[in-house]
Amino acid sequence: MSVTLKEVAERAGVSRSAVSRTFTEGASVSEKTRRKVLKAAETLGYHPNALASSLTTGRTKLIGLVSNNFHNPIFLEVFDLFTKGLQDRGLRPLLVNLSNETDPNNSVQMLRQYSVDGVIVASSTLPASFAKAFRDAGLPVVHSFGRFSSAPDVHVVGIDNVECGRMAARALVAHGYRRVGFLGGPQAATSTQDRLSGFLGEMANHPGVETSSSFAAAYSFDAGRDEMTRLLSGQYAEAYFCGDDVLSIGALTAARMAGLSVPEDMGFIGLNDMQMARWEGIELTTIHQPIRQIIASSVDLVTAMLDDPARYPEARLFPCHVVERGTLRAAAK
Amino acid sequence: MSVTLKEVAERAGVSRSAVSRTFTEGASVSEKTRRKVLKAAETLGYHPNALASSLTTGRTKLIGLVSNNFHNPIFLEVFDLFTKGLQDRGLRPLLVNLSNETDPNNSVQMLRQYSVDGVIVASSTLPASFAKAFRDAGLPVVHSFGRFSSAPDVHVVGIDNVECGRMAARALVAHGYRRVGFLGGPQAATSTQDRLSGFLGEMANHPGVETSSSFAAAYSFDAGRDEMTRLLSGQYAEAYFCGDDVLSIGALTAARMAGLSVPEDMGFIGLNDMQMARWEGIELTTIHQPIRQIIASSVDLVTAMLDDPARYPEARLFPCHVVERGTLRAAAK
DNA sequence: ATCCATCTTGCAACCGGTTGCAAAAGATGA
DNA sequence: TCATCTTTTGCAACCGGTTGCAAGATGGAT
Repeated sequence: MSVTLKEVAERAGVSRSAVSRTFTEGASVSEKTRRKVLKAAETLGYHPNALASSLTTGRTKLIGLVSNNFHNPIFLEVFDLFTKGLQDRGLRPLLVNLSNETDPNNSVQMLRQYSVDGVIVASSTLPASFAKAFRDAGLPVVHSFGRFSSAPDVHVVGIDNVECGRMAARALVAHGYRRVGFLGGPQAATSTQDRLSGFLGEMANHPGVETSSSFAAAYSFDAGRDEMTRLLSGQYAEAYFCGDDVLSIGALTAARMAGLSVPEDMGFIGLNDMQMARWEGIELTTIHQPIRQIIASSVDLVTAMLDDPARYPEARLFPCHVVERGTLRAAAK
Repeated sequence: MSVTLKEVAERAGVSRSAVSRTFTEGASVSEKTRRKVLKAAETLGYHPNALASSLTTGRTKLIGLVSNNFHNPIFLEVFDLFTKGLQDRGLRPLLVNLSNETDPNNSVQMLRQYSVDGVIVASSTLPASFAKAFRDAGLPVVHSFGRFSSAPDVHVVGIDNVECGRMAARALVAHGYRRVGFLGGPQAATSTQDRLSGFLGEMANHPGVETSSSFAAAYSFDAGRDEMTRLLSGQYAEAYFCGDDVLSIGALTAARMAGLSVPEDMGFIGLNDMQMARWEGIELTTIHQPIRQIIASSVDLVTAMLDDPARYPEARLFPCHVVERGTLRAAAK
């Protein structure tokens, strides 16, 4: 099987402690023994067993990466960035797929059984109670893309969804639309609720503009298409702020299929600015969410919590901005 | 911190062994003590430490999930299915992002340090040597979406890419195209090479049909668009078999941007049949790759290897089929 | 050469479990 | 009731490391 500490010690003619120490940052070993040990380790092909050492050090360098969103293409970018960011710091992502799970308990237990050093909850749709369940189990948690709160239970890194709602409203008004709609993601998602409230709040300043709202069943193409199809069978607006980019693309496609041209007959503004939004043939006007920064910051934060698990929870928000592409008509002068 | 075996034992008034045994499948404990133990565990909130037990049992239930493809949306579906499949069997995916890595050694060492029970390499672009490096380190490996070989070094689960090449060629010919092209993914990818060889092999049976080939830099929208744009500036074919679906969508978009209409002026057939291929506005004709079956089978195989690590390597291939949508013109009569 | 401060080293206990073994307890039958 | 067989139990060693502590080695100053 695998080479152990003991074998290296015997081979190098030193105690097991000496071997352990040469592989421990900052431990006291003379240059002479260190060299002997390294040589023995080299010839035997020894590598320390991370799990065995975690038993005494209490550190596994394992980070639970928990998500429930495996259908929105932007999450591939998210996983890419998270895994790279964690790996770069010597941390290992233990992936937990929470799709269909309504109860955090199983995952909490599982992550505790594996003694993860921390947990990153990456989701804009999971309620705050999920992240809280991890924290209550004594696990350091960062909720990425979570709901902003001025008194958060856990660390939250993300955007100000309310402000995004306002921003979208302002953009639609500025482009001269007089009948605008909110086409949100799942109504239960905190991100949906916040964006809606910001959107309506801002629209209240524009009493001349007619405002409506509706919700798609998920942050997905199909849900966007279906909801837009439903809207098209009744009264509909001139422009929509959609829950996110895939949803927008679904809605926009439904509009085109119905013979409307975008942006002349109907305008769209999304949220996320995923890769696909840039694709020719789509060129979605959208609100850019700085996911690189959010993720880098989340990884920073979880790293910081390793040293200070009781760190006082904070909310880190990153500013968003509108990226004009081709799905809103030229701005009204 | 966490409740330990010892505390439960004391509380229940039994030995540590007794506690360990009640939490071990099939161990010998009387109903009476088991009940005492469970009660004590319950009140203390005890859950066994998976890593500590792995030390003696040699089983961690950790599976390395290794991939280098975090840019192709189909891999989100792949990760979703893998994580669910593994979780359903009580296994935990330790995600390894191999993007930009040319050397398997780091990952091999890391996965050994964490004593993973097995490794799934999920990639159609990594060379066989990667999977082999894991095997040589003594780790049970399954290479999913890997290259078929009649004498594989490691277990391979996937499709017959050569046959897919033939299938695409037959489809293009059957639709009456007389000048056809292969627009592959990265030339170094084994999947590209095999598909090309099948494609050319089949085209050899149709000497009247002009055949060309070229390669995009990656399995991505941008690469497909760029390569098609390049092709359009010179001689180009009437229809293309593209490396995969995203690549197809990129190429198809470039063609449309250049004023060609699809499928009248130019036809496309992709490979994968990802969700997006179904989207209205895309409706890509493509070769369906049964990823659910491939993944389920991969998980089965890795599970089987836990009990029999030396299991003789096999290749499992799943049949593909053409899904006709809207990017090839009506078949020639 | 002596004394003291500083490094280095090995011992042994420990992290949180598992498991072979022998003794204890229980069951069975005569 | 006793002998015998089976099941249950606890002891103690072990998995592969880490670490506090005291003893040994080293080096510098006097």
